[in-house]
Amino acid sequence: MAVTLGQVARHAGVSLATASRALNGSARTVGDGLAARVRASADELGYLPNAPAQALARASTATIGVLLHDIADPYFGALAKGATDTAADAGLLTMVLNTGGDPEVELRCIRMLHAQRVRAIVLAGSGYTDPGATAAIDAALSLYRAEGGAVTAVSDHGDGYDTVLPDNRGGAAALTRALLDLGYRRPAVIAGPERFRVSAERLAGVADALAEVGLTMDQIRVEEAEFSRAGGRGAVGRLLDGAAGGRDRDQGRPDVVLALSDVCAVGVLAELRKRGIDVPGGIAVAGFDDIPLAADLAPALTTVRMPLLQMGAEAVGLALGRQDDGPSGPVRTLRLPVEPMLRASTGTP
Amino acid sequence: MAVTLGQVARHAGVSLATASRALNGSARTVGDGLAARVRASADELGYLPNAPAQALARASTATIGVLLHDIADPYFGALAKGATDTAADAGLLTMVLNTGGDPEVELRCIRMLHAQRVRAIVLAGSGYTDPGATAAIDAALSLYRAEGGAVTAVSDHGDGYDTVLPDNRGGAAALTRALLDLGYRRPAVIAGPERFRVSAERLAGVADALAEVGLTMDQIRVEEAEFSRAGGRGAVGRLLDGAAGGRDRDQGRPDVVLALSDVCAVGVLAELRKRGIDVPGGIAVAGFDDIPLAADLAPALTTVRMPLLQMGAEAVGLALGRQDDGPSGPVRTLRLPVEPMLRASTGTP
DNA sequence: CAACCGTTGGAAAGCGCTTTCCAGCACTGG
DNA sequence: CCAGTGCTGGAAAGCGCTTTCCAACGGTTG
Repeated sequence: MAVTLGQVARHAGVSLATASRALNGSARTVGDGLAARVRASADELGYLPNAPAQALARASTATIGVLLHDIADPYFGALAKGATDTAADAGLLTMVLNTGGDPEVELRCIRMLHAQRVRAIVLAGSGYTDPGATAAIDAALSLYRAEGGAVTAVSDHGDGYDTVLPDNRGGAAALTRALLDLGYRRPAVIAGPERFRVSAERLAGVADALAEVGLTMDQIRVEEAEFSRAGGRGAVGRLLDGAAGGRDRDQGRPDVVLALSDVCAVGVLAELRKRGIDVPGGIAVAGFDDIPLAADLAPALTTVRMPLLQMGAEAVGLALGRQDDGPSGPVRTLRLPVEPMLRASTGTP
Repeated sequence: MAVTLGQVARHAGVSLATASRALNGSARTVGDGLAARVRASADELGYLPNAPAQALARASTATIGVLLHDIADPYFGALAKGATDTAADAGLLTMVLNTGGDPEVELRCIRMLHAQRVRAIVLAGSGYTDPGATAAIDAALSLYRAEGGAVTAVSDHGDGYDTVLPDNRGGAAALTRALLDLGYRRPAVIAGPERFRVSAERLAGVADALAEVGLTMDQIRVEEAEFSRAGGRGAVGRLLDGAAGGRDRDQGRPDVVLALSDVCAVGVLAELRKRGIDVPGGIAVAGFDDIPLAADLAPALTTVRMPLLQMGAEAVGLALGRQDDGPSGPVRTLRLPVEPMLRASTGTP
């Protein structure tokens, strides 16, 4: 059915080899006249190379894979945008796979991408605390790398991987410091799920800043929540209900809720609105990530700006660099600064 | 480097054919004993099938392609989520390509996906008013379909394509009607770019509803804006500046701005906030799409709910159905109802 | 018991391309 | 004038699979 290179070659009256060299790029060059004739034939017949066949013959595809929790999540959406655009600029196609943050699914996805012989795999939001999950994934990845695949991680996935590393800990510390400077003294934290490393990193940053004013994590409430709107709603609910039970209502109630991801913070805002608690008057709220709509929420969300597009782009960049360097080059870590953004949800400074 | 089927076959002491049949699914069955031996060898050696080679031999891949404007846009993000998850459930991988809404880019993307021999192409936000652009794209698509590819569109892309068709026109009419019912009488519209068909559909819906109360489109201001926050900001700026120039400030100023996409509405809200105009007190605002965060904006955005996840999922479903039906089956159009969501940005009803 | 089945395993022919290797050619320089 | 040199084009050998064929075999049937 499809037009093959062979048909183009016959139509142009040249050999298969010549047609291949003329059309699909090769070290060898083809005489001008012949090349033009081949191209003309290809156009006339509407030839489109068969990418799987090329991949087989070349032992290399023009695709990369991106693993993330959920493409509809604005955090990962921005990351994916940066990655896909950079890949497209390099002439590569991108397969996007949702893992739902489940290491088992991630493992299966890695195997699929390996089977596809993608050139590179970008891991976003990988990095689990469970050693078993990590081990299985690392094993699959090292098989993949042994065959020439490049792997890069966005945020820490472990040593040995080229990594784009936003300063989660430093950012959390800076944000916390800023909140303390604003006068908040009874912070509560909504942390990400313990199974993700990034949760601990951000929590550590909060602890760093608290320590500077003589506070410890024991003295504040920490609730865990999934990285989702619903997770944030539930967590702040537990926070408030727990607080109300304990002692005097205003005493136990935090004066600022620090949600360590913006999507959670969105849920926090929604729940507080539903309960009729003013933000920031009653309780202030801060998030983390600076997803695109953070500044447009009600009220505008104080958060930590992550350079999401850049992170996605650099992750692909690192992978492409690895292709050139070969697998034995030094592991690269690209540290990216982050910046607290103070907005209305924590009151005007 | 990589473990091949041949190695597995040798290790298990069977032929290539048997190994293939045992491992990678086939009409033919293999004796239980042999099959087990082959699977054991495959596990032991860590065999992963070479997908490009399979694709070549089978003349069919396990991938689909999704074309959209911008994966970071929440509208397309949700669509993509529905599509990728449905594809994954069917054992398919998804390539996501950003076209930026540019027909030229879209054309190149279609060719790339065709070259990849993806099973299906989902077009989201395609559908241009420029006949030239449409013709080129249709030509590329019909070549693709001639070789067995399935194409489905989300929103109208033209006849002859399986289509998931949300009721853009009806939704716009229903929303407009609702605004009129709330008492708004000087609506202004921020329409999408004329080059997209969907813009005209939604505009037509607005006209439908206006006609019911004896208004025509001539009597209201319509500004065009890109589907983006910046587009919305600019458009509402032009709207207000133009209005102020003409006549009495409150006379010329609209009482409600109907942005025909939520991302534009976000920009509208931002610009009005910056100008110190209260929403909905000074001017009410409505959007379209009901992107995930629409209800969390400041103020919560009145809009038209589109079943985005479902749309993405159904689009893939239609494509898979087409695979089974063959190219000559009847063209399917799946009409999906939409629903106005009245929220704070247009005042409490 | 011979002719005939339905099964199951293997040999081998591709799938559409890339890339080695070789042949032919027109030039150089000694 | 001929061996040597650089190019260019073509023949053919794969790349790792799937899938026809074909052969062998145990089991029916008349």
